[in-house]
Amino acid sequence: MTDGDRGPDVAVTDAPSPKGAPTTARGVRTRAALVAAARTVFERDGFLASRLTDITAEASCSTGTFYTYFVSKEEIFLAVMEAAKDEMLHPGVPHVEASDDPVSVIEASNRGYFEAYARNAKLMMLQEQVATIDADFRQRRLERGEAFARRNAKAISRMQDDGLVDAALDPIMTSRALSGMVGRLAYSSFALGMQWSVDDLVETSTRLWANALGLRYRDDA
Amino acid sequence: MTDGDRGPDVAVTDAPSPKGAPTTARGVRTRAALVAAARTVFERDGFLASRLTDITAEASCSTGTFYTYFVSKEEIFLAVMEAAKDEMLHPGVPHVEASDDPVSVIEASNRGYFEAYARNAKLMMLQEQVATIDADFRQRRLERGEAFARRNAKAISRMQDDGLVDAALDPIMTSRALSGMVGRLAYSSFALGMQWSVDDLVETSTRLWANALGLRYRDDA
Amino acid sequence: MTDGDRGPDVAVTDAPSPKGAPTTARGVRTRAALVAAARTVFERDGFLASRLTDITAEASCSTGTFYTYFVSKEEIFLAVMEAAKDEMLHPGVPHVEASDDPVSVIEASNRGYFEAYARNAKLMMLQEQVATIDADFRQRRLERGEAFARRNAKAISRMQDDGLVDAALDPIMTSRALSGMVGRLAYSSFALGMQWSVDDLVETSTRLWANALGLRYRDDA
Amino acid sequence: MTDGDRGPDVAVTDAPSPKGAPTTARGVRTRAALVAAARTVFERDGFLASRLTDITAEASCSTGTFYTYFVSKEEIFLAVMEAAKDEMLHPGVPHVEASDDPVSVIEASNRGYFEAYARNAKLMMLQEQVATIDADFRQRRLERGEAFARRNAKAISRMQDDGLVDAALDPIMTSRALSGMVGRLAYSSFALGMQWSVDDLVETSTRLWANALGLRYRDDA
DNA sequence: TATGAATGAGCATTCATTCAT
DNA sequence: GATGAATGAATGCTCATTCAT
Repeated sequence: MTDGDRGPDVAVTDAPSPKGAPTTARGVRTRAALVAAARTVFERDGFLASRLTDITAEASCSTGTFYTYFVSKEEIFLAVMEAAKDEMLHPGVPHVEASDDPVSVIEASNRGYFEAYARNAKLMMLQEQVATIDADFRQRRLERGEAFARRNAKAISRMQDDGLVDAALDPIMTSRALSGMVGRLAYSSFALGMQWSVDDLVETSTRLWANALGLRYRDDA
Repeated sequence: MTDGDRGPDVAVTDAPSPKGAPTTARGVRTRAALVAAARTVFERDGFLASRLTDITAEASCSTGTFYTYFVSKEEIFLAVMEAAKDEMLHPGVPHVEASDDPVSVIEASNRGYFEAYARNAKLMMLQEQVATIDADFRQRRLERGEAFARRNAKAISRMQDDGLVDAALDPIMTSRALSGMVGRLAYSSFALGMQWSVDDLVETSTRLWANALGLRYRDDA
Repeated sequence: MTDGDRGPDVAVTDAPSPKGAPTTARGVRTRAALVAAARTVFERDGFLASRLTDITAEASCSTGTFYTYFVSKEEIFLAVMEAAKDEMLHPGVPHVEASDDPVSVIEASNRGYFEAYARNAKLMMLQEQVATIDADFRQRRLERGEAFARRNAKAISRMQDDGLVDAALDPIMTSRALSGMVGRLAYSSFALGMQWSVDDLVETSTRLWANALGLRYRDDA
Repeated sequence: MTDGDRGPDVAVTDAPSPKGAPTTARGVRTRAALVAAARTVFERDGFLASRLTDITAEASCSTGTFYTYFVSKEEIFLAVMEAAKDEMLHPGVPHVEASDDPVSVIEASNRGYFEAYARNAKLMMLQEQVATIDADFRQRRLERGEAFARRNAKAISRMQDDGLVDAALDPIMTSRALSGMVGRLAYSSFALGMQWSVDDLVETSTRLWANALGLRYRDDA
């Protein structure tokens, strides 16, 4: 399901390759070709069904070359994710911080998330698949989600102090729950094929989020 | 991730075995032993890592016998789920129906769900794994979730008509979102190892759910 | 060289196969075919150059069948040695025990050893090769040699007590040294291709052994 | 064990590199670095397990550079042995020549051998390993042993003529047998880990040698 | 029904060797 | 001379599936 427990907002590993980065320009090119090929193959066949030889064939290089840059399928998968990181963050997801209207911030955040998700739906499904298969990957994702959840929890806490948010809610669990809700919605929509528009997703999820926190929703009188 | 989008409440396949049920008493016993062994092995090693020979070994029968009752690993997995269905529904999750207090109903439902989840966490993780691997299983789960979501959506709709729930919410998407939220929470807690108590989970999720819908939360004056 | 440090006399492992022995008659036949094939292939190509597929081809079975009975090339090698054990002991190597004439006993023992060696020269060379490659095998051989050396040392000790043997010699080191001498001679002769007759080998080694211990050599007046 | 049949005394190949010696100073340095690295890696991992890339990595040079100086792993191994030749001979092993006391000469020779062996045990084991693997190397060693054995046999012959040594012994086989005995003892002690002191080894092997030949042992009245 | 031996396609992985820069 | 990326043949090993007994 989406990334870890994050829901809106994305952050991906930056673990360095165990096999040192290529020195020469040619090496850089080859490695990049492999990563690109891997993304293509993974998205087409899924992580499990993808064979290393499919990837090297797609990258037009020999089997051995794969092992010049990567140790395993898991590892090149991480590299694919790493390469997609910027792409997935691009939409500019503002963190929930001081601002005129908290609901607008949440809405913008959600919109950014859904749009990024739509653009990278295949990759997001892949993440889900790998997370259920690979405990390391799952752990890594969990930790990234942790960081994000804490940031969000802090924002919720602040709004509770300001009397804007239901004081009875546990900030961290609430953060997890609402992120999870949005993440799950995106997954259902783009990965499972539920046919919802981004606008509707944004509208409903933002309203639910705002209601849940006890924020006054923008358009309501 | 729970199954599909269900969140609270569980429903499992009832697809009949392609290999007709065993006729003799011995056959019934052998088949049952295989299903029990499969559950043990799947929970221990995960679906992917489990080999058919592990299952037959655990069931103390020969490799060939497996094929007397099942066509594939996928099929025996379905049988495991089928066998666990009752067990997982047991805690008595009342559907959201007419009653004095909607929030109490939601709370009871959530509690039932979290408790069932806790008891069957390994199996729930397995479901997640298989869903990301097997398109058929994913589809099946989606459909079951669909039915459940529609029932829930109907209840929400009714409450909107009665002026109890925020009328601006799309019932079906809301149903999905809130179920997803609870499902995700359970997954984080029992599968990923977040250390939350069932009471806290019930409390927070129920409050968020009630707030999100616009219901007045029980204890609040 | 030769086996462990034994020199005359042979004793081979009786470690049971980690993969349980076959249950059916067919299984027993197949396993035996594999062991026989392995001996043929090992003797023909050497341990290192032998590929598992060469062995299964020679045994007329599929690759997978190999793994029904053995875990690795090392393991089937042990089985080959085990199967050859009787064959190699056959010549009746009497232990050095009380008897009329110690020198005759030594001579008979040496003759038995050289004859067995000649019959199984290829296998003996294989043992050498594997011992330099595989630490486990080396250790195993060392331990078997240890037991044999102690037996021999005891006999030497007894003869020292009886005033038959040079009392200044350390029994255990002497046992090792003389066994090693004979083993090395056999290796040079049959494995390295030194062209010596068994009679000459027996004559010289026995005389050296007797002289070294300080025994009076039979034929000398 | 030990090298060929040599026992005491050591002599190593002086085959010239097929790839002509380096011309530039840098070349000389690189080649030397490779040989040193090879020794380190061979001693650490054994000949078989050592990969060319391990050696170049240890020598801090590129893979390609290896082929500037060597044709194969076998070839660099010979170079390592060549480089170690002096080191292994160093202890000054006097050949068995005219002298006051034959036993003293044998003793000095044995001591020199055991001490050299102890210093270069890893290399000696390597030699064993390679000899069982590489027929060329085995042959080369055999020939060197041959030369040494003949020298020794001549000395034995002379002593037989002088009535100092048992005339019934075949000089060449005796030479091989006794050298083999000492070589095997050294191997057991330093390569297999038998815990014997050099003094004890020298004492016992010299006494056995002297007895075997029929020489009167120094200390005996 | 039950058995368990036999099958073999399928895939990952290694590493000596080459060669363009 | 030195570099290190690229190569790809060679091989080990797994495991779902079949089938004779």
